[in-house]
This record gives sequence, C-alpha cells and structure tokens, in this order.
Amino acid sequence: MSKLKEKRRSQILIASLQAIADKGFHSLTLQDIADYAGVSKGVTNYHFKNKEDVLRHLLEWITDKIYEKEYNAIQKETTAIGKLTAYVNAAFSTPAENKRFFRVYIDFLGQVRHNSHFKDINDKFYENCWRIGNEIVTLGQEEGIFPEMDKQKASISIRALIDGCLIQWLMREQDELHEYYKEICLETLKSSLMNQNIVSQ
Amino acid sequence: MSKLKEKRRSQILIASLQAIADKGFHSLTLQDIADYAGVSKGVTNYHFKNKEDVLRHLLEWITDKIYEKEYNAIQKETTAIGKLTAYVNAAFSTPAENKRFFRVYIDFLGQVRHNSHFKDINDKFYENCWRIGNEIVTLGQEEGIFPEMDKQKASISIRALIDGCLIQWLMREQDELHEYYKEICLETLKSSLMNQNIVSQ
Amino acid sequence: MSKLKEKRRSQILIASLQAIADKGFHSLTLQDIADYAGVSKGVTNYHFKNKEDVLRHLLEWITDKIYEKEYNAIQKETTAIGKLTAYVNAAFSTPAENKRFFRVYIDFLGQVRHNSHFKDINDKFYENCWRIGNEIVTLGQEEGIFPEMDKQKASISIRALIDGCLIQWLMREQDELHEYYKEICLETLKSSLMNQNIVSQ
Amino acid sequence: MSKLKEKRRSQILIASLQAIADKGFHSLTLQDIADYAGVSKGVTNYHFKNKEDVLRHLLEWITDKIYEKEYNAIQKETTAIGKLTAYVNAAFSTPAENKRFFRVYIDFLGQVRHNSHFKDINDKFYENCWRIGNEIVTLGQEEGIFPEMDKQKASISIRALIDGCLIQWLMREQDELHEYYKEICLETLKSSLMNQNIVSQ
DNA sequence: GATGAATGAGACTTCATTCAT
DNA sequence: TATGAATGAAGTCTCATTCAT
Repeated sequence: MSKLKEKRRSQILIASLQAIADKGFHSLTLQDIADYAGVSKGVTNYHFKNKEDVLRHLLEWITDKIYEKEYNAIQKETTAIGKLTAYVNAAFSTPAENKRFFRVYIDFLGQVRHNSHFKDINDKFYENCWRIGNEIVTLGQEEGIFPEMDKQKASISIRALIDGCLIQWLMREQDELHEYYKEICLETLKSSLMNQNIVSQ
Repeated sequence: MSKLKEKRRSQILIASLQAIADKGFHSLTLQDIADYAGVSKGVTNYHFKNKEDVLRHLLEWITDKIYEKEYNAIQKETTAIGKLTAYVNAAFSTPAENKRFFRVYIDFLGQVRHNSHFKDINDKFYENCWRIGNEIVTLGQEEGIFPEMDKQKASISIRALIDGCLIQWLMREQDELHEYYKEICLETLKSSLMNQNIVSQ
Repeated sequence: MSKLKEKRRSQILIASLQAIADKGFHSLTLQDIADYAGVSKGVTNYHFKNKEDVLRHLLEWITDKIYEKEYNAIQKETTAIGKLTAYVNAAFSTPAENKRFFRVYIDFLGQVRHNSHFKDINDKFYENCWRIGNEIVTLGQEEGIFPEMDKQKASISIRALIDGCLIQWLMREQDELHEYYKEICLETLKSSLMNQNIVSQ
Repeated sequence: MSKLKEKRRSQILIASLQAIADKGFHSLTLQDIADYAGVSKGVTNYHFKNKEDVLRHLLEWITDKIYEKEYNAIQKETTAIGKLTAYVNAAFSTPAENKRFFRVYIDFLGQVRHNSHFKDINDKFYENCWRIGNEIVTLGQEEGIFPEMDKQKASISIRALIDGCLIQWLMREQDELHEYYKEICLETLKSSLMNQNIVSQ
C-alpha cells in the first residue's frame, strides 16, 4: 500500500475517533467521518471495505496506542513500585485523553459480542496488559516486596481494577475526580499486591 | 396507574431485557419488543412515551434488581468476610445471569453520556453499591480485621474491581472462567482490605 | 395472509409492472413503485421482503397470466388447427399488451442466470407452454392432419418460434408489423407441423 | 486513429465481453472492464466517451462477428440444405460460445427500447440475418426443393426460430441439451421450408 | 497516454412513530 | 385499549465520471 493511501487511512481513523468522541459510537455516520476528515462522502468506502472495517481498524489502533503508551511508561522505571505507579499514571493520563479514548473503548466493548474481530483485538489488548502486569509482579517478587502469588491472577486483577476505576470515573462525569480515582486505583493495587498475610489463602 | 397497566409495562420491560440480551442493545427495535412480549407493534408506544422511555425504565429496573439481590445477600451474613464473600457471590451469580444483565448494562454505560436520565440512574446505582461497600468495611473495622482506611475510597474500589472483573470475564466469552474471575475478585478484595501495612500510606 | 394485505401486494405488483413497462426493468426503483402505487416509499419493503422479492412475484404473476390466457384460448377450440390458431392469437394479443408484458419478460430472461428463483419460475412457464403444444400436436395426430413426430420436440419448437417472433417484432418497434409477424408465426407453425414428407428424416 | 489506439479499444471491448459474460450486463462496472483489460480505471473513459459508448461498440462488434461467422459458414456450401445446415451449425456453435455471446445479446435486447443506437445496430443485424435466409430460400427454390413462398416471411421466421431456440436452450441451463435444440431447430426449419402443401395458404 | 484518488448522486433498506380502525 | 398498515427520515453503499499528477 502506498504511503499516500496509508496516510489517508490514518486520517480517516483519526477523524472517526474524534467524531465518535464528540457524537458517540452509535450515531457515527459515514457522513460524519467525511465531515471530520474534510473530504467527501464516498471517501471512507473508497479506503475501507465498509464502516465496520473502519471501526475494526480504529479499535486496533486505539488499543495498540494505549498499550504502547503504558508499556513505554513502565520501561522508564526500574523498581516494581515505580513501574506500578507509572502504569497507573499512564492509564490515567489526563481527563481529556481518558474521555477521548475510554468512551470509545466502552462502546467497542458493547460490540465485542456481535463482532468476533472486535473480540480478537480486545483479547490481544488484554494479553498485552497482562504482560505488563506480569512484568511488574515478577520484579516486585524479585525485589522481595511482593509475596508469592499467582502472577496470572494478579495481572488479571490489575487490569480489571484499572478498567473498573476508569469506567466508574468516566460515568460520573466529574473531571475533578480524576486524580482521586487514580489514587484509589494505585493504593488499592499496592495494598493488594504487597499484602503478606492474605497470600496464603 | 391501574394494575393492568402496570403489568403491561412490566411485561414490556422483561421482553426488552430478553430481546437485548439476545440481539443487542443497538439492534433492538420496537418490533423486537413487541415480538418478545407477544403483543402488537403499537403497544410499546401506547404504554411508554417512546423507545428511550422504555430503555430508561429498563435501566432503572435492572440496576435496582442487581442492587437488591446484592443487598439481600449481605444481610444474611453477620461477619465482614461473610458479607464480602456474599457480595462477590451475588455479583457473580451465574454465567447465564451475568451475561444476561451485564451485557445490557455495558451498553447502557455507553449511553450514559448521551442521556442524563441514564446517568442519574447509574449514579444512584453506584451510591447503592458504595453503601454496601461501606457497610462491609465498617463492620470489618469494628471486628478489627480491617485496618483504618478511607471508607469511601474503599467502597469505590470494591465496586470498581467487581465491575472490572465482570467486564473482563464477559469480554473473554469463556463461561468456564467465571469461577476463576470470582476467585480473583474476592481474593484481591480481601488482600487489599486486610492489608495492615499499606494502610498507613 | 389477510385479504387487505393480499390486495396491497397485488396493487404493488401491478404498479411495478406498469413502472417497468414505462421506465424499464433496470431503472426501476422502489420510489417508482411507490409513485405508481400512489403510496409512500416504505410500503414496498413493508409488504415484500425486498425489491428482488417483488420482482420474483411479478415474474410469477405475468408468466401465470400469459399461460392462463393461452390455455383458456385453446380450450375454446375443438380442432388442432383451431387450437393452434387460438394459441398464436392469444400469444399475439395486441401490440400494446405484447409490449407491456414481453418487454418485462425479456428483462427477466436476462436475469435468469443470476437468480435461480427466476429460472425456476421460467422453467415452470416453459413446461406449461409445452403442455399446450403437446395438446395441440396430440389432437392433430388424432385428426390425422399432423404426421407422426416427436411431440416434445414439436412442443419446444412451437414455443421457440412464438417467442422468437414476438421478440423480433418487439425489437423492430413497428406496431403495424404485429399482424404480419403473427401470420408468419402461424404459417410457419402450420407448415412445419403438417409436413408429410420431412417427417421421415 | 492510431494503430495503438485502435488496439486499446479492441482490448477494452474484449475485456467488456468477458466481464459481462462472467458477471452480467447490469452489474458490469468500469472497474470490471479495467480489471479484465488489465489496465487502470480511467482508461475506458479515455478511449470511449462513456460507458454507454463502450456497450454500443460492443454490441456492434458481437453482432458483426456472429453475422460474419454465419455468413462465412454458408458460403462454403453449395446446396440449399447444405447452407441451411451450415447456418444452424454456425448459430449453434458450441455451448460455451453460445453462452458467451447470447447471454450478452439478450441483455442488449432488453436495452434496445432505451437506446436507439442499440436498436439501429440490432436492426442492421436482423437485416444481415434475413439476407442469409433469403440466400438460402432463393437457392432452395432454384433447386426446386423449396416451394414458392414469401422470401421475406421465410427469412424472418428462420431467424426467429434460431433465436427462439437458442434463448430457450440458454434459459434451461443444461449444456447437454445443446445438440438436441440444434436438431429441433434444423428439423423444424427443413420441415417448414420444404412443405409442398401448406405453401398455398 | 495513463493513472487512480476523489466526488457526490442516487439506490436500497431499516425502523421509530403516527393514526385510522 | 389495542392493532398493524403506512410514512418518510436517515443510514450505508455503489459507481460513473472527473481531474490532478
């Protein structure tokens, strides 16, 4: 595929993301995409097979982008706590960015059961997230600050809490609570991961 | 409102829930509702202002029902751990029931930002959930098994983890992981709530 | 299906036939059908599954109607020549009616290879036509005016000549040649069926 | 017009014929033509005024080609029966070739009434066909094996039967009946042309 | 000469809502 | 109360044609 074509596709994806962020996933029309991209109505169908194809690529793009940012963030840290903190900070970037991406992501989650492509992309995203969790937990155990535990379970719970907190924050529509929810997320993660007693259960 | 009228409305809500559970929130048509309710197409508009009005009442109904079940579950227990376990068990009832309600709930979450009624109903649901969390945490502290902590924060994180785990489980579409995710949820909650050290942070 | 519904479907088929007769098969739009039927745009999709479904029923309707008319015509005659003449007269009814039906029929023939339903309907029409041919040939042999011959072959050639003549007449777009082509058709049929010599070949 | 230009136009016509043969007249797109010709999408509009212009030239090309083949075939024979047989043999060349050309031809017939250019081309084709018929009938009368008859009528009926048989064969989509229909066509023609009795009518 | 990205008219279809019965 | 036929707005998608490169 040519550079130009690739650029157009990217432009359409960005336009779609912005349009969805503004108007919502399910009211997104091809006309919206065209308007946001500043092109004509037929352009989306020219560059993508159909609307679903746009959305599929968009989901892939945003999950990749989220993962990438989070992965890069933890690479800059050398301690388990540092990485954990960086992970949560990256996940809770800013209210604007979280809204921009997470609103769209929630709509995708609602479509996962109707679209196996969406499911596959989300499954891949989960696996990437768990890998981050696993890296943090492994390091924490090497450092001796995390007790023995099932790493897969821990990784799952880390991502579940991050998503759960972000969704709850998003639903409340109070930007000023962003910092508060970030704290709750990080504290709860530290607390659960560093607990020496409960582990034996 | 007459008994009959009330019964018809309830019948329509149940039909809508089942129709959404089968076909999805966004492909739900008034014809679907009529078909599932075994009535004619005009009946929904006769008993509700419009489609949105049906959905609003449906969201209210399912969040009330979820809360009620969870509230009743913890009332049967007398210890903090008992109540916490009962809460998680009630939230993770069965794969079938979780899918039935949570799929619909996720779709509603996607609409919260476009519909202030949905937001209000969800806010009320969160408050109910936090009240359950608060009750558990308060009892645990009285029992001396939970350390001092910010009860509101704890309540928020409890619900966030439950939702986060249920959503992640739902997205993976593997019914057999239901028990596994329930364990993860409960263990993580216990671990984070009972941690003596981290609390002081 | 209710009487009313049946009537509406019939109304739509008639409107479609007239619209195609005026505008052509391939430029027929659902809007045309609605306009000709004097109803709104959505009505066709309400009474038929889709446009193709309308066309399928239309083809069935016109082939049935043509066959019926031809069949009834030959039943009124008692001799082979009388029946043959009646058959050709019925097939060549009037320029207006021939145009009305045959133009549409030719367009359907072009679609037979893309639509197995159309093929099935046309196959049934051919069988009905051959049955008429067979009846005429059988009677003619009983009367002793037609020699021994393969009845199936004769039936096939009778219909082929009728269609071939009508199509050629239609393509020339000279209404005044209608009677001329009818004569050609009938004379050729008589000539070929009554030939005593060639039979032995 | 340059050689190269002429070659390109021919290449596009052949590509169009094949594309129509495969995909059908009415689903033919300029993209199809480009794909079949192995050139880019704009090329057709470069060498022809528009799509209709391509089709017009295509119709001219195939009717000329059919006529030419049939004409050449009868020139090789010296007797009326020989020429008649050669004519039918040429018309019923092979199942593959008949499908290739006749499917396209039927679709053109459906368009004749919407396009006077198509009508003119088809009229010319008919005249060519009648000329062949006339030649055969004239020779047969000279040979004394055909009785006196209206040559124009005979020529018309010859072509009508050939087209009628080919169309009926084509619609049934059973390649193995090709020989059978050819026989029917030839036998019926002989029978009708050689009949001594009926002529006087 | 040739390309193919872009345009935008227009087709089919769906479906919430209305309203006569 | 209840029905379901009818409406028509709005969406997706196709594709002939144009035109800058």
